[in-house]
Amino acid sequence: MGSTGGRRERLRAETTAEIKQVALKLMATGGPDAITLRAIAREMGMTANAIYGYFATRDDLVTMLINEVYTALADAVDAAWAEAPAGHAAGRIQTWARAFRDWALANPEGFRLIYGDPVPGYQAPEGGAAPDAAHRVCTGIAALADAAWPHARHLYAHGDFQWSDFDAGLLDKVRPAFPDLPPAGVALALRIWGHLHGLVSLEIYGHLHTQTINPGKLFQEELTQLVRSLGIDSKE
Amino acid sequence: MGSTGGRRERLRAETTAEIKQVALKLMATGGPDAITLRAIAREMGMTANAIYGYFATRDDLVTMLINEVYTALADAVDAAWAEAPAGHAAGRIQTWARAFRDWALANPEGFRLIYGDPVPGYQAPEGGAAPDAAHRVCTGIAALADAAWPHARHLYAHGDFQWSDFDAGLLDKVRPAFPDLPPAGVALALRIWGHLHGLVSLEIYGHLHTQTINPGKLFQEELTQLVRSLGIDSKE
DNA sequence: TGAGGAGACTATACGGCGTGAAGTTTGCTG
DNA sequence: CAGCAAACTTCACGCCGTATAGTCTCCTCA
Repeated sequence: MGSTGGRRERLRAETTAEIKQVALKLMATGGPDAITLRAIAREMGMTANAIYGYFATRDDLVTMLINEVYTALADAVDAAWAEAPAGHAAGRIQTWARAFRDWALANPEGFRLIYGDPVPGYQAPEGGAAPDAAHRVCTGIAALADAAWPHARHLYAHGDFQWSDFDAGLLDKVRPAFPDLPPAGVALALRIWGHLHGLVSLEIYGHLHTQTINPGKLFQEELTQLVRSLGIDSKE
Repeated sequence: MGSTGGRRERLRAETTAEIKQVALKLMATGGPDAITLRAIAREMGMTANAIYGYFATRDDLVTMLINEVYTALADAVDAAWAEAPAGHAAGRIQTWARAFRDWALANPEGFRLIYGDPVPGYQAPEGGAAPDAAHRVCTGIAALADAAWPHARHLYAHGDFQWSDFDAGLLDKVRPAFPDLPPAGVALALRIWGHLHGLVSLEIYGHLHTQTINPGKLFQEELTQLVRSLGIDSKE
């Protein structure tokens, strides 16, 4: 059996990485539709079929790309959250949300890959393509809700949400991280996610552009109202 | 020159309608990806090239389908709005929003067609494929905002939105219909659209499903909080 | 009435796609 | 050095959109 550091394995890992990198470059250039095995192979000086040695099918490759890109998004928003001063709940929340939108605007193709119909015939595997990264993003929003919960609880605690309403994999991450956040807080987090996703998604897909000249202003208003709706008074 | 009711024209109109109908059937069966000229032709006992007599290109056909489907959505939510009792602002708003989600759940492929990357290589014409239907939907949400504005104005009138922030085509519809709604009210309408679109979109694309067992409950909570955020007290 | 023309449709072809089967080269291992 | 497995190519199939050229049918008008 080959040792873990063998030349063969190293070359294989390098080629795998190159395939993914070329695929991401193609996506950035021509959108998710440009991710074709033949185009990747062309770019690498290979035959399309050679890629089957690394990925059983094109969908497997796309799934891996989704994981990669989704993780990059999660990293970006996590970093923004970590950098913002922990004292200011309102500022931290707005920083997180702005990082979310900024990442999407900077990587529209990646956003489409994660959240849209990614590639022509692509069919996501059961449970979604990247549940881990999705849970990471959701956990990030749960952090927003957790930070706001002391102010917001009297507004949202009324709901009749149960732990059983939510996905176990998500709760495995959220409950240990935020022991004081009740089910209603998780529901609040998911709603906030929906709000931000909706505005950004409409913008990325060009639907907002036919309504308003100024999506950024609309998003800023959203953030202002978000903080207010969380019961946080401070202007920032 | 052929008269307007000639046999030729009638046959032509019928064939055009059949193409669109078959395309919609294929979409309902196999998703937007299933809309291929060859599949349509196969279903109709024709050659794929025959369709070029009716649509210059596949994208033209898709654009027409988007218009058709988008109009169906607009009809559905308009009807829900018209049927709900005009007196109860809260009930009317919730009815509208529920109609929006119900239509999306009943026509997920249509929703994807309208709001997602529709079909493999499809490139929407400038200004979006169906600005009219989009404006109709937005006008519908503006009606929500207008109905709520007496309660909501003290919460949202502060913003510094101008008429010039919005698309002229949208304002052509909104301003005559709701003369009392200021720019801040239109911004509110777009934000509400974003909120609802986000939750429904996450649900349709399967991202919510990996977080919560019960998207309907989450949406109901959204509606409750929406009405509250509009300053409407009444439970319904 | 019969010729001309327009419109509807087919046949053929090209290049691109994902993918399966079979064959060939390369390099490690015993 | 023999053998083997991994990496890669070649060929093939059926799908796609679409361009070009040809055929058939029916309407119109002299």
